[in-house]
Amino acid sequence: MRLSKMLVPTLRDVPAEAEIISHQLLLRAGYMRKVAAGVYTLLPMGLRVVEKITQIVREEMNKAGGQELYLPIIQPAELWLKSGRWHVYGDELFRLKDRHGREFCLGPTHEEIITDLVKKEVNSYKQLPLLLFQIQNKYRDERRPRFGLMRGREFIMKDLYSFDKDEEGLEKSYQKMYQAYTNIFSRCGLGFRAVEADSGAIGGNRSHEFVVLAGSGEAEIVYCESCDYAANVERAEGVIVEDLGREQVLPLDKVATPGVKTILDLIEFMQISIEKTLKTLVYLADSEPVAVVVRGDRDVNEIKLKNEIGCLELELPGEDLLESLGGVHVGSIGPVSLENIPIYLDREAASIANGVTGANEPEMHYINLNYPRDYKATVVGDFIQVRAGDPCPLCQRPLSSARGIEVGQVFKLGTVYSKSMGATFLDEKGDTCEMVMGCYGIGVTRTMAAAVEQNYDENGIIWPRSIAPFQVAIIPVSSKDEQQCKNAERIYERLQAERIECLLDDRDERAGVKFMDADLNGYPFRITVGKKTIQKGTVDIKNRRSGLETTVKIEDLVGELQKMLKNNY
RNA sequence: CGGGAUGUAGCGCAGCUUGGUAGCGCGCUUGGUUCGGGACCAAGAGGUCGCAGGUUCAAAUCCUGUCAUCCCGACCA
Repeated sequence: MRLSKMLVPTLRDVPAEAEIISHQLLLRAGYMRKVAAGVYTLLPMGLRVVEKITQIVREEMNKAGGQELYLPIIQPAELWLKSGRWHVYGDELFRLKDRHGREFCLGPTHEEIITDLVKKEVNSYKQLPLLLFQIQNKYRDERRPRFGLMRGREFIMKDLYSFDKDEEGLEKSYQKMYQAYTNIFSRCGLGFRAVEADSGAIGGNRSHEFVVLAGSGEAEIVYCESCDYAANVERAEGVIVEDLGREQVLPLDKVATPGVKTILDLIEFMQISIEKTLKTLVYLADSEPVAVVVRGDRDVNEIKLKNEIGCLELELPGEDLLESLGGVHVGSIGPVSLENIPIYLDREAASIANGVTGANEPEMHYINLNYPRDYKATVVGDFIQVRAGDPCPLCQRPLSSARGIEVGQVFKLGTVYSKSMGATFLDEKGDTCEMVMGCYGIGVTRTMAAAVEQNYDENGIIWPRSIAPFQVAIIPVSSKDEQQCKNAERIYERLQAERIECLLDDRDERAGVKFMDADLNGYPFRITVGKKTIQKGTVDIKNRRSGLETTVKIEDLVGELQKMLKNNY
C-alpha cells in the first residue's frame, strides 16, 4: 500500500474524549472514529488489524472442527419469547419494529437463532457433535458504553455454539475450544490468563474467561502463585478459616451501644477485631426483601447471592424503605429475630465463635453470637467477594489479584436452550434427547483494544507482528529527492514480490513527520531509505519494539527482514 | 439508572465572573525557503459558540428546558 493513497488521519493532540491508552492511540493513529457513544467507524488501518485477528480466530476455529456460517443480526421476537429472554434481557436488547408492527431485536448473541436452526435441521445423533460459528457484529445497548472499543454498543464478536449428544461430548467440545482460545490469544501476542468464571443462574455449570492482563481492565481476577487456581472475583470461592474459640462458647448477651452506626464504630466501641463481627445487609431480590450475613470486613458478592436466590434483580433499598420493612434498624441490623425475611448466611460468618452483631433495636448489639445456637438461616453458603490475601481454595496459600480485560469466554450451557427451544435428536436407541450445548465468544474489537493496552510506549502503538496492519513501513527520507524515492519504490516492489506486507510512505512530508507517524502506528519494522542508500547501497531497519536500528545492504535486505519477521512478537 | 463534569473551526483549548456579535496553537490551502525525528516566512480558507425558548436595544456570556459526550458505581465479549 501507498500511504499517500490511504485514509490514515493521525492526530497530534489526544482527543479529549479518550481516557484510556488504547482509546487515545486508536483515535490518534487514525484507526477509528467515533460516530456515537459506543459506536465506531473502523478506518482502513483499524479494519486491517481486525482482519488479522479474525483470520487467526477463523483458522483456529476451523482447526478445532468449527464450521463458519452467517446468522442474521435482525432476529424476530418470537424466538426470544420462546427462550424466555425477550423479557429477561431488559434494556440492553436493541428492539425494533417492522412496518407491520412486528417486533424484532438486533442480536446481542445468537443462542436463539442457532438453536432454532439446529432444532429444525439436525435430528440424529449421527450428525453430532456440531460446532458452528460466525464472526460478526453484535448489538448491546450497554448501560454505559466505555473506553472506545472496550465496551461498545456495536462490536465484532466471534461466537461458536457446540451441540453434543451428552455431557461427555460437551466436555470434549469445551476442551477443544479452551485449547483453541489459548492458541488464538497466544498467536495474537497477548499476555493472558484463563480464569474460572461465574456461569450464572441459568443452569450452566462451567465457564472460563480469557483475560488479557492490563491495569486498565474492568475485570478483577485472583490467582494462586503456588498452584494453577485462577478465577475472576465474582466466581472465586470463599474459603472458611476455622474460627478459634469454638470450644469456649459464651452465652448470648445484649448490650447497649450508644452512637454506634457502622462496623468500624462497633469494633472501636467493643475493642474487638473486625473478624468477630457479622454484617447484615437487606437486599430487594426482585422486590422481595432478603437478608445476607457476612463477616464485618467482607463485601457481599452479589452474583453469588443472585445465583443462590435465583432472582433477576438485586438492589440495596434506601434507608427509609428498609425501616419500613419492620424489625430492621439501620446501624444495628442482625440475623437474630429477623423474622419473615429469608436469611442467606455466609459460611465464613457462620463459623464465627462468640461474634458481635446488631440486635435490630436502635443502638443495641448482641455479643457472643453463635450459629446455629442463636439464630437461624435459610441457606448457608458462599456469599463473599474474595480478595487478595484470602486462602486459595485448592492449596490454602494466599491469593494474588490482578486486573484484566475479558476478551473471551467459554461456557457450558447444558440443555437450557435446547429445552426451551425444543432442540432434540434421536439417539442410538431411538429415544428423544435434548442436545447438550456450549457457547464460546471472543470479542474481536475488544481484543484489538486489549492488544494496544499491552503494547505501547510514549511514541504510540507497538503491534505484535501477528496482528500489525503492516509488517514494514518504508520511508524515503526526502520526498523531493528523486533518487531516494526511486530507491524506496524499488525496495517496495521487491518486498511485495516476496509477499512481505509493507507500506510505502510516499507522502510529501518531512522525515520527522513520517517517523513520528510510523511510530504512532506501530508497524513492527521501519526501513529508512536515505542518502546512505545512494552512497553506500544500504538501508536502515528499525525495530519498533526494541528501538534497535541495523544497517543492511540492499541486496541482503529481504533475507535480513525475513529473519527478523520469523520471531513473532 | 444514580453521582460528577463538559459542549466555542478537523483536533487541543481561551473567552463566560463584569452581555456589545469570537480568538490562540496544531492541522488544512497557496507561494517561497528548508529537508535523517512533528521546519520557517508570507498570504488565505474554515465557526448560525450543541439545540430550543426566555431576559435585554444587544446573548458564546445571564435564566429555563432539552440533547449529546465523557468520567465514577451495579453487567458483559
